[in-house]
Amino acid sequence: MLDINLIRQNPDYVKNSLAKKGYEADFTVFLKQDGEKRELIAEVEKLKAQRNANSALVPKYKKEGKDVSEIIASTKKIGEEISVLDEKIATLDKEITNFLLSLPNMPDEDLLAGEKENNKVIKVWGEKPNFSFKAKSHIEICEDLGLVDYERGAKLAGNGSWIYRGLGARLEWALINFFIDEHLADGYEFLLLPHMLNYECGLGAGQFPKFADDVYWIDNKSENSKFLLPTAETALVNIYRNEVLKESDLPKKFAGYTPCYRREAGSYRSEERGMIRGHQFNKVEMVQYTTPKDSDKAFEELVGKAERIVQKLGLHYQLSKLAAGDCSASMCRTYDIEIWIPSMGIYKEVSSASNARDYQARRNNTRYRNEETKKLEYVHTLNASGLATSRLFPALLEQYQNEDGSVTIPEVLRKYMGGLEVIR
RNA sequence: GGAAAGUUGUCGGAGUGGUCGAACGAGGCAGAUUCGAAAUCUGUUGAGCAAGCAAUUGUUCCGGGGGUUCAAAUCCCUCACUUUCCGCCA
Repeated sequence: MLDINLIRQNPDYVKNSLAKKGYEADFTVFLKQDGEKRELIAEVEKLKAQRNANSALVPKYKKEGKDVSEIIASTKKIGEEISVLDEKIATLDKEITNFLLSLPNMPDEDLLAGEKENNKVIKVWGEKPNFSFKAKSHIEICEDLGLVDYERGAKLAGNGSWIYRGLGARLEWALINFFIDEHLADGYEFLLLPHMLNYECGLGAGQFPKFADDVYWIDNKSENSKFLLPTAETALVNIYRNEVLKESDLPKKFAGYTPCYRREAGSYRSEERGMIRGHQFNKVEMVQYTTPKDSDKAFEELVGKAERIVQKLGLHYQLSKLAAGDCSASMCRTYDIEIWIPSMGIYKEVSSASNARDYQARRNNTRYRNEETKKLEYVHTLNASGLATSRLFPALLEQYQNEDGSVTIPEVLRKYMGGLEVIR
């Protein structure tokens, strides 16, 4: 949620900023409603003051033995006027709130406007492997080595589902363990979270109301139902909803492992075979809660951590700074780590690091007390995948494949696989 | 799944229609005392919204929503959650 005062004071600034995301904002109705609402509030509060004063007279008059029927009758009339105004205010307020909830976050000043095509590669690490043999795709490797059973996964749950088997399952589990150990070493608190969340979580994270159809609902979609989380971020940024944190407790650093459940309705493309885009994939997610002044630093830290993991795995990747329009609705800025998948000939996102600044905190009312000013302020929330396995796993198999069809296991993962060096 | 009891400020915990934004205690903050600290004493201490340059004023909030009433923390309805007991179960 954006700061309502900012829109009141400088609607054109906000409008231009959102335009960089390709979002066309029109504040004329909003500003009119907001002004109307404030006028009505002033009016109704006067009446309420009158009612309160009158009501206080009733017991006083009774004590004095005076007749109270007249004052009760006139106050009742005031009460009726109040209900009418209150109802108008509530209607306006609902429309205003819904409008505010529908607005995306404003991109940082330094972002380029536009979509994907304006993303900028700001770093390349490692090199594309140069195979002296005919390299296989990860799908072939998985099938040949029995790591992943796509057919039976589809049998169990349809397209976009698969079964990790044997060493494939162990490799997947090794990756997750490796990630978690990295985060523990950096002082992050490790969390295992509920996978079924209530509506407020989606609203607080900024996924709802707009993207409520992109998730799986347990019962029928309603405000009392629960949905399967599309990312651990949805849970992590809601932990302190409606709470006030101490400044001395910040930053808070979390790493949570969950599968991510996504409908991905209509987004499957034939080149995304295998596990590139599934309805369930594993991810370790990092989230930080910081003060506003520390959030830029935290962002750099998160990007650095995600990069380091890929580097330790020895995988070739590039780091992209996303254009405003490619950042998700909740975010001010996003850097993607994109990993080279030889068979596809493209780089695919394995981590997305973002700064939401106070956008999510405003939505879910997470504040901290500023020790200097003693005032309550919204925290900043940041998140970064650390990492998602579903693109890493294919990239790893393909980049580490050998001519004889075997796959070398990266050094850092071996201790999680009983010292195994090669899958064959 | 069945039954009961709860949900009050930073925390514990009173309050069953008006004098309650809320007793009392703890904690926090400021001051006194002290070389300093502890202990003790004194004072102070919630948030949102509206108006105002501000001081301030008004208003709302006692789990969420709705209702009754001149007036609701208090009465009624409803939803959510928590705890305990029983049943079932990994």
